[in-house]
Amino acid sequence: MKKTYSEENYLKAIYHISKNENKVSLKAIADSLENNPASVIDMLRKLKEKQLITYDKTQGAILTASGETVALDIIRKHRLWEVFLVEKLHYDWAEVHPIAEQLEHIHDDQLAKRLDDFLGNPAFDPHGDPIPANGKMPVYANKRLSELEISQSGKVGSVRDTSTPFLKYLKQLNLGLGSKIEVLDKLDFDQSMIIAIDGSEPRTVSSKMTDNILLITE
Amino acid sequence: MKKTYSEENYLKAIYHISKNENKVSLKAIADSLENNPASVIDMLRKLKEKQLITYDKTQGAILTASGETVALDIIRKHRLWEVFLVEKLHYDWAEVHPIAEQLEHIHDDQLAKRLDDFLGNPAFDPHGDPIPANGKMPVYANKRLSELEISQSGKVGSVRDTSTPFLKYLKQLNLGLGSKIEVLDKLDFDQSMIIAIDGSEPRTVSSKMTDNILLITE
DNA sequence: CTCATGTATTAGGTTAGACTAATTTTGTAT
DNA sequence: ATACAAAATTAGTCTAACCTAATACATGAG
Repeated sequence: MKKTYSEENYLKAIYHISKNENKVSLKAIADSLENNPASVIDMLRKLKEKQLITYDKTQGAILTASGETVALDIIRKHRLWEVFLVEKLHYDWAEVHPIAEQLEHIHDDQLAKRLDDFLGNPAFDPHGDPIPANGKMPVYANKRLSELEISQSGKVGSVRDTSTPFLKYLKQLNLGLGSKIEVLDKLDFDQSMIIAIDGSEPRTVSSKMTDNILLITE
Repeated sequence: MKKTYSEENYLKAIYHISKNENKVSLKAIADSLENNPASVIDMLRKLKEKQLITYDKTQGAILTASGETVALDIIRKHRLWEVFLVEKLHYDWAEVHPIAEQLEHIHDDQLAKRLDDFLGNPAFDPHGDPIPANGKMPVYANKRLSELEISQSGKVGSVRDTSTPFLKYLKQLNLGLGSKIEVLDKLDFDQSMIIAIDGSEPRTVSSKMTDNILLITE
């Protein structure tokens, strides 16, 4: 079934929001697309009818399997085109986003594959974000905890410091590979953070600690 | 001023029609875009208001200077993308048109230039059509007279047979470089043509003659 | 518990770009 | 000159995707 430019953008937005928040609210979508909530609800109804998402006000929007397939396809094309623009056309990585926003909507059965091959099957786009393939977003421990903003979250993918004291400290925090960390607050003066580990009560951790935790955020 | 996808397609269609017919009628545009004449007239009004064309029913649609600039820009991008798709992504030349129809509408100030450089500043697209540059369509003697259909026309750009008898024959016909030839009729059984040279009275010419005249049709 | 505030929803309107179904104009053949 | 067909035009409709303004609901602070 053919998707419109606009439908594709909604699906993409829902995908991205769902990676940073546990609920994809109407308002979050409206903010992200800079559309009016009244417009958003219309589109959500339409996407629901097409079985690309489920939606109700308490659960928020959730991509169905086919909705996620579409979203990942668009994100894949976006990131491949960004690689093209930077590697082949020598754009600065900061300029390419708005162009890729247009290019990602070009429809052709073979295009993504051919572009991917031409570019040498890159794993990351110029911003370091992984490029989806085979309908899945590759999972990497790609972000230091210290890079997260307040209210963002991720799963522990690896640690950079493997010294015994550090690992003991982590154990004491009840933190291991796969633990979910949510950033509740950041203290500006020393970059320490207040975090929740697997939803438990808040803990304060130093910047030395947050620099050494690598998270899976996609 | 920003142009919509649809406006750009109308301007492109008007440009192409104007190269093959002496009047760009409403009906011709409607046929070319496979739109309803009622839709076309609305758009022509809009393009007229934006001063991209002039239009009245007797003259038909005529691109203004700025309208032609837009049309040539779109055609340039279309043809550059076709080169990219064939040369870099190894598409067959027959498959690329519908993809280029989408790519031609990507807006970015630097994109055409960068793509052009990346492709090595090609002069022709994979179909042999010239790629506009500097706001102008390059002029080449690119079509044999024998390839024209009835009612099409072109200007003589060069001749393939430069033997004295042939050139004498041309002189006798009052035909030289720059002469305008219009095809009035084609005879199926021996491919001979009835043509008007610079609007004078019809002459019948053989396929041997029409195969050796190269015309400028763009 | 209640009320203020934020979030969700409804109702109705706008614009671009298409459509169908008349109607008018134009050009052409007899 | 007439009459017919083709082309142009008008009037009114439709859909997608947006909007504003008003209303309903939910939730957390006092």
